[in-house]
Amino acid sequence: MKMSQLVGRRDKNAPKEAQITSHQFLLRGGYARQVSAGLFSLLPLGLRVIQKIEAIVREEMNKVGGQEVLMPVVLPRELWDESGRYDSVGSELLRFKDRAGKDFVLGMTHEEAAVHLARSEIFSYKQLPATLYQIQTKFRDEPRSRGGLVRVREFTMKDAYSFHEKDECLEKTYQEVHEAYERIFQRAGLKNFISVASDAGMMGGGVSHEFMAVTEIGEDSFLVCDDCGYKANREVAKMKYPEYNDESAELTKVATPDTTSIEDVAKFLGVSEDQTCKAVFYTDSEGGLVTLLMRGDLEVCEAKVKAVLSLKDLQMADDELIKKYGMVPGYASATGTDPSKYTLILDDSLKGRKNLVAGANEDGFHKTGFDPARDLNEDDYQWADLTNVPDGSTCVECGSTLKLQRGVEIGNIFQLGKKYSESMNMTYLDQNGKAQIPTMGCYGIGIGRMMACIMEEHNDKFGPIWPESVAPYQVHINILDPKKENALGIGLELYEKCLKAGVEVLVDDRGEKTGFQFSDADLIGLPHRVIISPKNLKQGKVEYRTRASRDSELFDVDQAFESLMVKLGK
RNA sequence: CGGGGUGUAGCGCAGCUUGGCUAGCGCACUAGUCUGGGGGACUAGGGGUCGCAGGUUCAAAUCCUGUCACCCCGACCA
Repeated sequence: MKMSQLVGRRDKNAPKEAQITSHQFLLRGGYARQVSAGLFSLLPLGLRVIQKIEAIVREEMNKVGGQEVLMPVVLPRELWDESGRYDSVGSELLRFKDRAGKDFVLGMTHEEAAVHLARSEIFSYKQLPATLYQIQTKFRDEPRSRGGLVRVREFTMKDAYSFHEKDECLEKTYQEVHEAYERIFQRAGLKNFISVASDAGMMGGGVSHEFMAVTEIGEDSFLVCDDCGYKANREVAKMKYPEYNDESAELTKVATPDTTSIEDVAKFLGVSEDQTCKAVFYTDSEGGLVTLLMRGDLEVCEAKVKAVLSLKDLQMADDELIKKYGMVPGYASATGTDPSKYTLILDDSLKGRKNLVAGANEDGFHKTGFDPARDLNEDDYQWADLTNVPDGSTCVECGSTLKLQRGVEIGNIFQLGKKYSESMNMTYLDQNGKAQIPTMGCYGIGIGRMMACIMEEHNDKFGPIWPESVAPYQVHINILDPKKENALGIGLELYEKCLKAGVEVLVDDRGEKTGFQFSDADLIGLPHRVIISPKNLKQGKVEYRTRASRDSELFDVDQAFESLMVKLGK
């Protein structure tokens, strides 16, 4: 490709809405343009990177037996009614009508479509297991897109669906895909990624893992134990609680004026925050009160609470509701109330604690000596894990220290089970001629997110440094001062030779000033660069550089192509 | 959806407080000359409904009201 013809402008400054590195270089380098919130057009350079990533994904999915298909983006409501998700999924599912008034959705994931396809093609155990995948546009009406390609509404995803007779077979495929994912991310140049145990969320089903690109800009949090390898998304992570050996004490009312926060109470009474018990209030689906008690220094993990309560949406209870059950916001606790009238759940962090500071349900007063097991009737409450695991907590597996890290979810895998095959009535005949419901797995990779994460991991202050496996082109030829010493002719000749040899090459034939060309080349970030300049041509040389190291060496002009091929490993 | 912020040329910005001549600067873009190893110089140009709508006023980029878009934090999120 000739730079003089390449569509996509490079820019010295990033628009101010671009805050993170990958977003800035995406715009500055002419890879993508935003059309609206969460909607991007890809320019030629950006599309080439995406296609490189897709090619790697295809190869690896094919290797584990995947068969590529293509399902529609627009799906009829009926399919989503069959699975029940038309109603159960929230407003991130875009629903609309066609001219006849028929209901449709934009596919945000394709379990329904995959089962629809599979149930019309697979009738026998002899056809199982089977894995179908596609690389297709998804649309999710995210309430808030952000970070360039990190979180968008319309995006390209590789999604795969596997069908099995037995759970063991599903587990085997699951493991194979897990390994394929590791190869995919490695081949695409990502170094810093891990898979963590995760919450299945709206997908339903059992075992699932998320692949996280570990990066500061990540919006997901997870905990990692360097010693034993424990890794879990913050939404499912567990910790080992410290032994407190509290000394039992009588429940005693103390005056604690103007101390509605845990921090204030702890300070006022001269105890640490983990010696307090905090109450948090939500409403259940019928509008009833849910009271959660937990150690004062911990924070609620709403994902865990939702899982415990089997609720899709959580709403904080308002003060009126809390007061209705005899509790006083700011000084609330379960003591002195009737928990049989509302839902009371105690966080595991309170197990074995005998001497805590809790609210007295009276303005300006707390109680010391709170012992949940002693002071509450055990029929009135249940225990559960409700809180976020803080950085530095103790690993449940090995007792070592957990580290809290941030990451971007670039892939995930689920053992779905029969949730979709059953609800959508997919059956096959087993060896005994008996109808059976297959068990399923599903496996996703965010292609655009991968591109953003690769950029986040591979860049310097001048631009991205593409790994060879995903670079839009392999070679960048700069022609400095093209009119002298036949620089233009020699540069274009090298360019033509590369084209003939099937090497992906970009040549800067614009005659721009050196610095201008180099800055553009850095923003395009191709791994190999050849610089044709009159200065070196006079000595019969051309210069070769890599984008990453900036080390340079000289090639003889008449051996330039051959020397370059050596560098390319061809 | 809650909190905060920003809308003036493709991008970055000034002007707005205190209304007033033709709306300005840098980069980018066009033509030309010079220049030629890290965004070079000079000359001459093109490009704007000042986000949109309404209002106040002799006069609005500037003041008022409304509205839309985008960004950031949170909520939410296979």
